[in-house]
Amino acid sequence: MGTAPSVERITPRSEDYSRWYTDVILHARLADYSPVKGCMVIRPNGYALWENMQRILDGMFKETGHVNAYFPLFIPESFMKKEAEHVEGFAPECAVVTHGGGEKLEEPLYVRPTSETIIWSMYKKWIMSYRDLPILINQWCNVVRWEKRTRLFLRTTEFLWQEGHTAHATAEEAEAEARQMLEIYRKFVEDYLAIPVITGLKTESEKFAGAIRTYSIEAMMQDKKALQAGTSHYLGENFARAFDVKFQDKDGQVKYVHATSWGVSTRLIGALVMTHGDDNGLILPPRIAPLQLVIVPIWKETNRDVVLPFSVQVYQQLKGRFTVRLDDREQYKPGYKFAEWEIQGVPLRIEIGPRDVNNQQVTLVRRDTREKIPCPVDQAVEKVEQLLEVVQKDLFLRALEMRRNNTFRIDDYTEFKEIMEKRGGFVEAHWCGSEECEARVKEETKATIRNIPFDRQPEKGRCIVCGQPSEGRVVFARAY
RNA sequence: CGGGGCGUAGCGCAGUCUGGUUAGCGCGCUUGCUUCGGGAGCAAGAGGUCGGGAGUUCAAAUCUCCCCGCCCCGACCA
Repeated sequence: MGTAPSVERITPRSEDYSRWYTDVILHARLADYSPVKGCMVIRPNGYALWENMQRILDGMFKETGHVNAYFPLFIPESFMKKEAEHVEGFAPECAVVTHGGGEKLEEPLYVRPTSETIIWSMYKKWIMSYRDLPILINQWCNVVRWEKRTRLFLRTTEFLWQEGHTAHATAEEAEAEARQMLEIYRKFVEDYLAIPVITGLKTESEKFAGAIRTYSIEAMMQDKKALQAGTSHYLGENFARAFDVKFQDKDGQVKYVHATSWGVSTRLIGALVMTHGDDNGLILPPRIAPLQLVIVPIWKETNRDVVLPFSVQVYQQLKGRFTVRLDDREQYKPGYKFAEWEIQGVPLRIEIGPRDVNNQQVTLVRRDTREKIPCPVDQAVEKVEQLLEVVQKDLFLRALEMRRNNTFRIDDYTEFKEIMEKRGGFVEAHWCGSEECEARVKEETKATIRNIPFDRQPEKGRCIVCGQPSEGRVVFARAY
């Protein structure tokens, strides 16, 4: 009974979901706890996932005209204080540097929790005329938010993300930008991460500190809790006014610039784990998996000379078309290797033993269903390609079905509370639009309004709390 | 910031209540041989400031005090 560190027992989801989550991340070697409280080390397996996300998203940003830049980690305290709501929202969770070079600083420097302020201080220098607009800048960086309670990937003191900051001549254009970026996030998360999301508008109390409107994509995890997977904000003139960023328009008028910002973070890795993983470990969608398939040869001393060359030949066929590895390590038996690759979520495995060689075939094994599929060796490339697509699609459909089975349309508050208490999930209910009702629901059920879906049907109803008229349903859930 | 738990070999733990030989077990690691279609077997090895400090005692992993760290659960948040 071998139990290498990577293949120890994972706590089953039914026993302790939160423990399971941590176990999967540790055993799949995505991350490890660091010597610094609340921080984590992203290990090569986790970082490779992030690199894939970066590559794909970055391509999508570039296609829509965005360019990358880099702004400083440190932000003068006075900048942070310029936008009233922004200060209030972020001040409590900021790390502040008071000393440098052995001396007390004249002005403390905030470690960025987000970069609106320092970026807009620069935009002031760069924007004079409507001809300077729009500015479409993105940066990939780390940010620090001093959270009271941290969880690997979901909420750590320091995390990696991308933040887009754009400047526009008109409100309409900025609004369109914010919506466009949210749509890019939706497409990326659904098409690549195979995680279905609900796109919509955040309520006043849930929006970003300093925004006019915040949009989000919301996903359901396997424990039926919601996870905000990405956000996009229309910031209006708030930061332009705070930093005095004006331009002269075509009509000769001097106007304030309209802003947006938008971001996704390494939290997406947590979403991936909690959407697709099972009791055997991680399950990665093929389109984001750093390693799409692994070949495990199965030999005895007597037939090693037959199995291994055959495996190498299969490997040669596949490499270049897929990310593939031949696991010819001597010190582990096949069963051990199967378990290890499963924990790490590799979508497809190819087993090649003496029987396969005799039949000129390979045995394909899906990670998600663990189904074994024999395939003639000369059709391996096509079959692998096809299976990877099927797995990608099936993961999305399974997650979608999970969400459908746990989404309820409720019109009675007692029933609402019972669902939140007893089984969890998303509840679509009418809401009058008042912060009081929203706060009461949160107080009594711990559920918040995740967002007001873009695609909701107009429907006359009554607020589930106060009975006042409502024009449509919003999505309630307990959230991470 | 409140509540709970933990800190003994790389990892997981026992030993602590009731102080007493060279501080144990499982896994992993090293070497050798045999194995290999779902987490291999045998043999021989290496590996320890018992989280830190102070105290009590003939004697402390064990009792007392202080400190540090981490994890989990609640109020705030990508």
